[in-house]
Amino acid sequence: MSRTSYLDVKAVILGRIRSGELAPGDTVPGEAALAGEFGCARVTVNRALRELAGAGVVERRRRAGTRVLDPTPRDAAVEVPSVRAEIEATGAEYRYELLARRIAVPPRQVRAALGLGPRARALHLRCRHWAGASVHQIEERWINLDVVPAARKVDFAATGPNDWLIRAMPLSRVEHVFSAANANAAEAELLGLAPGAAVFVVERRTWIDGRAITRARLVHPGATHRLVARTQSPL
Amino acid sequence: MSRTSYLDVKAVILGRIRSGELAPGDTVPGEAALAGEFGCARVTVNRALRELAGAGVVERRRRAGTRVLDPTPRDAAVEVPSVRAEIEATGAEYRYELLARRIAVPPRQVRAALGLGPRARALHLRCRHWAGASVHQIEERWINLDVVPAARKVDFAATGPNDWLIRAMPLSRVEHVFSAANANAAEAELLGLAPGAAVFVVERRTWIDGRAITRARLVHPGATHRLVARTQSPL
DNA sequence: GAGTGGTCTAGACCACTCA
DNA sequence: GAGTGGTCTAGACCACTCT
Repeated sequence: MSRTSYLDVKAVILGRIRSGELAPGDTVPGEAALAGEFGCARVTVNRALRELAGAGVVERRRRAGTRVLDPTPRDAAVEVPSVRAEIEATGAEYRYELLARRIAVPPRQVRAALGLGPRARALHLRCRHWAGASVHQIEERWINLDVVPAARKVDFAATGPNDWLIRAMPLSRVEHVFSAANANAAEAELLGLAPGAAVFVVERRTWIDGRAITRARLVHPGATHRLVARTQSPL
Repeated sequence: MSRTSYLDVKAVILGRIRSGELAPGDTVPGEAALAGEFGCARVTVNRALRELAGAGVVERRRRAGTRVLDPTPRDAAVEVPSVRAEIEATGAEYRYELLARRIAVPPRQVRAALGLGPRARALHLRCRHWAGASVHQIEERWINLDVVPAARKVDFAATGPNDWLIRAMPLSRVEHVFSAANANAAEAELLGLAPGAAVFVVERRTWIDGRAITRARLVHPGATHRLVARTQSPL
């Protein structure tokens, strides 16, 4: 019998969170209990939980124990808050609007981003997010139905795909690509801007276990949108 | 006598790197040696060095030991490569151009960003970075001379402020704010774009020990510039 | 083969925080 | 006061990699 590694402990706890056995807000068993369960030293459990805390998956406090955190904003090096939270923090009212929903063969570029074959179909959504009376973001999203078959049955009329995916596929990996562009006619129309106005574009891809979940193109009015990235290296 | 903490070890090693006693490329003494020097257990040294490696300050390999890394791209959550490296990676020729250098009282916003009083003076630089025949970036920079007095004597004719600061003040903390805008007349002129073209704007602030070193506003042509941010949380 | 980091164990004490 | 995480020690074995 081989010894238990902190990586094993980490993987098991992460698995319990992914599966829902441990839900956000739940308290993870104490280090001593887990050490007993895994038959390893307490330090080993400590390291596993410490790294999960560093990754933002759980929160640890002395007397209170270890709790599972909401899987909301912790998954990016850059702070990309949930659209709703970001807007409501400014005091404006958040409103979500679904403009289109269909299942279709994505354009070549999107197929490549999602790792799909030439004739594979995916779920396409076009949404608009409002902050009060002005448009905060338009969203062009493709969801890989091979990885998230459950999305096929969701209508996304009331809940945006991002909020839904965060719950359905927690703890995924994210890549963001930022750029600036002049709004084309369609974008300007949807955003309520003059054609040619500067827009801030975010392209977001999400993976779980190496499989691409979704690809979103998020377009913001350039005049108002800013994105902050802070170094948090523990020096 | 109190016990030595891994934080003490970390701070001392970091201090030796900051002071230049350990230069990039140097090998840090082995764990056993440091444990002897600090009079602590080897695991304590191990944790200190492991965290420094996680922060990108050093690199560790089994047989080879622990080496101090170049302080170049490791200080941001977002990969913000050095301008030179980014351009040369594409095969284009990098050229740096200093447009203006003066010591003056910065505008109010910059004073606030640098934590300067109403009449404090700072070093102002305006630079342009070329990728082959096209402009890659224009740079509007203020340097806090209270924190970096050595900059007063540097002419920045050949070396850009970013390259110089990386060597002069290694291991600093960074904040980036990204946004999109339409180029104004002056920016369009310097960038070789039509007025109103979309530009990608990065505002970068850097600190060391809680004191603001510098503030730069970097403006890129929106059509070509993209910025990638990947999550690297060790799940 | 030898040297360096990587990790585990068992036991201990401390620090924080809640009741 | 009691329970939980935070950390240190001392010793051990393993894994990788360079010579």
